[in-house]
Amino acid sequence: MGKTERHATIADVAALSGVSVGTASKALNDRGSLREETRMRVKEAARQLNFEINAGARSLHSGRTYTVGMITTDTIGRFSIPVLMGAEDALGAGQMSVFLCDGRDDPIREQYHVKTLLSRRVDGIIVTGRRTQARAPIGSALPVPVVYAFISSTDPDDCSVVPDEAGGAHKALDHLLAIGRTRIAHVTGPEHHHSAQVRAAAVGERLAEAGLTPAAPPLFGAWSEAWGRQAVGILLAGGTEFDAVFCGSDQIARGVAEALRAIGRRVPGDVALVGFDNWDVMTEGCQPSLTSVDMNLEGLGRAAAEMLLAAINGSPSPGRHARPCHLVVRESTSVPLVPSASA
Amino acid sequence: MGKTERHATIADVAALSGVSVGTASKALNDRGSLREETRMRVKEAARQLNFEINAGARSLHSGRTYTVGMITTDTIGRFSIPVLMGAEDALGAGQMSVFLCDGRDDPIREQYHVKTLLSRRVDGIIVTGRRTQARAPIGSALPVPVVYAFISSTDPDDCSVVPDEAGGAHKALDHLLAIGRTRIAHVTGPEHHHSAQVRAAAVGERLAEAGLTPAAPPLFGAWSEAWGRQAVGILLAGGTEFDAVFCGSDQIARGVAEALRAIGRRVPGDVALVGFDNWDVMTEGCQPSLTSVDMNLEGLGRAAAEMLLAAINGSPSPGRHARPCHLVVRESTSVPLVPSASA
DNA sequence: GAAAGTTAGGAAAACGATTGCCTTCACCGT
DNA sequence: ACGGTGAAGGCAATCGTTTTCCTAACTTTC
Repeated sequence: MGKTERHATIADVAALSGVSVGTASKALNDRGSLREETRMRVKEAARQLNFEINAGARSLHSGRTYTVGMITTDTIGRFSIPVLMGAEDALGAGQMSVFLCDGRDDPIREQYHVKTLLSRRVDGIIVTGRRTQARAPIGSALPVPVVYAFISSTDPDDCSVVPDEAGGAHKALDHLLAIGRTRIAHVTGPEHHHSAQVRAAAVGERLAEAGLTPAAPPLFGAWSEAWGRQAVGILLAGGTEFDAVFCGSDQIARGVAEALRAIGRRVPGDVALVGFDNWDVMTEGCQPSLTSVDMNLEGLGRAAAEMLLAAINGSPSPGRHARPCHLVVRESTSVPLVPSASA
Repeated sequence: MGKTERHATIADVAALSGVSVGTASKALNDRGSLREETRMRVKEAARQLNFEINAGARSLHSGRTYTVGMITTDTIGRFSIPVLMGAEDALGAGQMSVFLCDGRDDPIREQYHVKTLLSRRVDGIIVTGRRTQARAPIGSALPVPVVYAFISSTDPDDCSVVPDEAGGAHKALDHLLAIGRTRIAHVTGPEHHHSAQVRAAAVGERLAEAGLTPAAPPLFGAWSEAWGRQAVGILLAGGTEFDAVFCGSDQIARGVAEALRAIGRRVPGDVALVGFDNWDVMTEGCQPSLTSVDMNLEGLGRAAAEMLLAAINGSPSPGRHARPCHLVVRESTSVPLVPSASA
């Protein structure tokens, strides 16, 4: 692996090229007035010595570190990854590096991370997490801007970028209505879970607006395939008639799909199915492939990062910013309507 | 969000507590000889000013940044996350912060990241990636230690920490043999994929050692459920008799499980099934739940981080370090053997 | 050929913290 | 009264870079 050669300093470069440190600095940064020949000589020396500028020393002078912290409130998971990647992408374009901190749902650990980040003089902080529920701010009057992504802050003056989950649910419903479904059930996650609440409420709203009543009251359970399978049993046991199920997650939807297949109801022929999250593993693994609501988490992360950059440059965008979801239509809703029964 | 109060410096603290900067530094670091009263006064002033030490300035003096870089060669994914988390965990315990860099399979981008990290004077670098195949080193004679995790370096002198995939496959086979299966098929990923090759070779080995021949030659395909489903069709079409399938991934295994169920073969009664990766979403979603090989990626990440820390402290561990996989037994292999047919 | 203007590059003061050395002072024993 | 001893804390160099002056040497120009 090497572990050779110590880091060259600008003084080494200056010495090798026979100029003063100040001049070397100017040469490398294309600043000041120097002969072209000198500039090249210095640059060549730098190249030769493998000179990499000491960013820490530079920051000392400029006050900027071109570094941001990213804190996940809970563990890094399926939802934080795309957010994180989107942010990393947008920040990388702005030459910024990212400190990744995993909060592990532990407030002490989180505060420790905040302190560390401040100590490292990050230019800003992005906070993200597994669920969209608002959370207490990570600190008050912090010396750097903070943007909450996916998750949001309870302080309305904080900048939060969140998916418009209700809007996403509306789109799912509109789609189901458009393909002629009228007996629509909703199977989702735990009742206390913010996303489950929001989406269920949105479903109720849209159905009411369409002059319909739900096929059944929303079924709250777990975010799992097992619950999806179980929920079908509950619907059947209750004698509910339904020609569509909108699920709070793709995993639930997949469970529903399997249970329906097991009892011989065809998807989408008899029952149209829509999931939420647009998680490829589920939408593709599901038979038939699953129509789903996409929260565009990567775009959300990118947007959050861009807002952070703007805030760092003096133009904060306080408040809660909801970003639209979109529907990705696949086989599970591909049939407009089937009269009765056909192969 | 605040964006208030500029950062206090040690000079502010010194001024507020009426001592010199040097003394303030000693007080805060419990160094030098100071009256207890003075020490407390300084610490109180620091608290009052929300003083957070400027880590960059400190590093300037100490030469250590307590920072490491983590580069994913490809995109951050299902395999890099646990590695990353394990590493973050181990490094956090050593007070180190992690720079996350996403290589996106782009060598240029990767080299840019290496440069940036060196410029930020990281104490070390961890390289990881989606696949276990060896890759070219990220640089030669770098001034800091590098550890490859999951992925490995083609340079045998580099330190690489990898899962013992062959060993994992052996464990899967041993388990299947132990529950009395003798007609074992292997369905796995693309033939050119390193993991697929290694695991398939290991299967062949173990079967030979047991004096058995494979139920069929290894079936190479994609890392998907669809391929798993399709593979069952191929086995049947070929007239292959088999009482167990060992799959190269949990996704493939799940596809196999579904296809078997569709044609009425019971798992594990008629066919025992073992996956690879121990990915909860698949092992739990699968019916029945799936026995799988766990590469313990988080532990691997932790181990890599510990080796990096050791290397930073002057005790490198060059070479390739294979870490054992272990088998997690679930329902898909829970029945020792079923004579013929029963509910 | 001298005054003025340009140019190239050097010297040194930051930036924020650490640390080795030095000074000051109090206290001690003789 | 005086030197010795320790403790407390100040001073200044240092880390690597940037940037603001400043100086010396050329060019112009009349």
